[in-house]
Amino acid sequence: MTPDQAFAYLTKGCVDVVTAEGLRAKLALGRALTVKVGFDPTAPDLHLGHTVLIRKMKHFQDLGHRVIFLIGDFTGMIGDPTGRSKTRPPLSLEDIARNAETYKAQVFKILDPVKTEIRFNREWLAALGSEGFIRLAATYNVARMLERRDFRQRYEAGAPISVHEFLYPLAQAYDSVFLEADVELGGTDQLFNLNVGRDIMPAYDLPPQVVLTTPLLEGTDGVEKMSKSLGNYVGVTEPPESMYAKLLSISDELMWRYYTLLTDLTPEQIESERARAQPMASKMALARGLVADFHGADAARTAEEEWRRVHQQKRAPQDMPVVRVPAGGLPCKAHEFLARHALAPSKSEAMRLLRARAVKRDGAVVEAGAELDGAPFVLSIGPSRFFRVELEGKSDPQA
RNA sequence: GGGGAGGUAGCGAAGCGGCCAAACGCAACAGACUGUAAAUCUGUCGCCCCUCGGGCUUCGAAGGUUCGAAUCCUUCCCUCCCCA
Repeated sequence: MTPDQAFAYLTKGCVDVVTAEGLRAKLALGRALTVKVGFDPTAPDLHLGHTVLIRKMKHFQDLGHRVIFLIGDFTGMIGDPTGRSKTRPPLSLEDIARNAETYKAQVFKILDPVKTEIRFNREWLAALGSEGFIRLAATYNVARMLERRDFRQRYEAGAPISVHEFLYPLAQAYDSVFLEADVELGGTDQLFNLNVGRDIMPAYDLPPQVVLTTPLLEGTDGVEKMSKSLGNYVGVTEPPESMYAKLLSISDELMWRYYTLLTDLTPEQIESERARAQPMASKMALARGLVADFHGADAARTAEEEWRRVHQQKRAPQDMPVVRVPAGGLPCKAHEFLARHALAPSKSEAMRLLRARAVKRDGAVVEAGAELDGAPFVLSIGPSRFFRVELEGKSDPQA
């Protein structure tokens, strides 16, 4: 890879690069760069949006750089003043250790565990002492702190800002000093904190780190940011089939965004994929690749077969939730059946589904008002919800 | 402390005595279409009986006026804005 290609690869998808010249110069040093990325010690439940940053770490690993996965167990006590959560309950050491393990399980699907250094900033921040902390605080000034939007807004609004809140960016900055970071990565919301690190490093006779920020990923709806609460997310621990299906249901436009932020392909490779003008094939390749990242190639293949089976051939999936009907539960009016087994939230809703001809039994539309009988059979609701209905006590001889 | 505005279905927002289970938009769900989608079109979108249709409970809370209230009155709770 030429220096230009390396630069393009590493900055692919990034929002801020502070500064581009700085990064080029660091890359030109020809040595492995120390790349630091900080994480809260809170319990991670990662979705693809979080993996944008993690994948960026991998890109540095790919090019032979030294990547430090930093768990902010000390800074976690301070609590980043992002405004939202007012008081964060302090985590115990056991909590933090457990959370770190959970991180590993999820993050090492992408990162190379051998190449990844995991550090805890309590190691050096606890050792810093009051004197060290005061020296650290002396490297910055209030005016610059107030450049942070959150602080300025509160200051101007007369809302309180605790002095300890200023210590968070400083402590984070000191991490970079201690680790002699060449590069720090973070989400766009971290830009200020990352730059504080850059700013104070010269006071410790270190060259300023380069700051890169990764964007927030749009969710599967293509509009809102990916988030659990909006339901537009793809979780990294999600089963292969649903992961694949969700990814295939994104819009063609969004697919290229995902290509940029969720794959290791270079910008040129993505461009040539796009130039093929085979959006369906490209989307399947994307989904297959992502499923493979988290579940392995075999699972990805199986998920794809399954998807073809259900969505292209319109057949029932291999595995589907089983609805067990107690003795005497059949025959039963269809709408009542759906509501009783929680396949629809209410009988009214079930009735609507039936009227819309969305409910099928073994592939044949169930008419509104019809009765269901003669289990076992496969019941489907809409294009993607399938259930195997069985009578209690009689188990399926096949499965 | 003084003055003003407002709380309507998942969200936004109309309605301001009967034609209101409540316009409209978004989201959601379903159907059609398609290369899966997206886009588009159509339908649905409180609960219950369910075929039409019918019944029941909703419009911050509790009372009241009225043949009839989301709409009027009283009290209470909450939110926002301005002045001090």
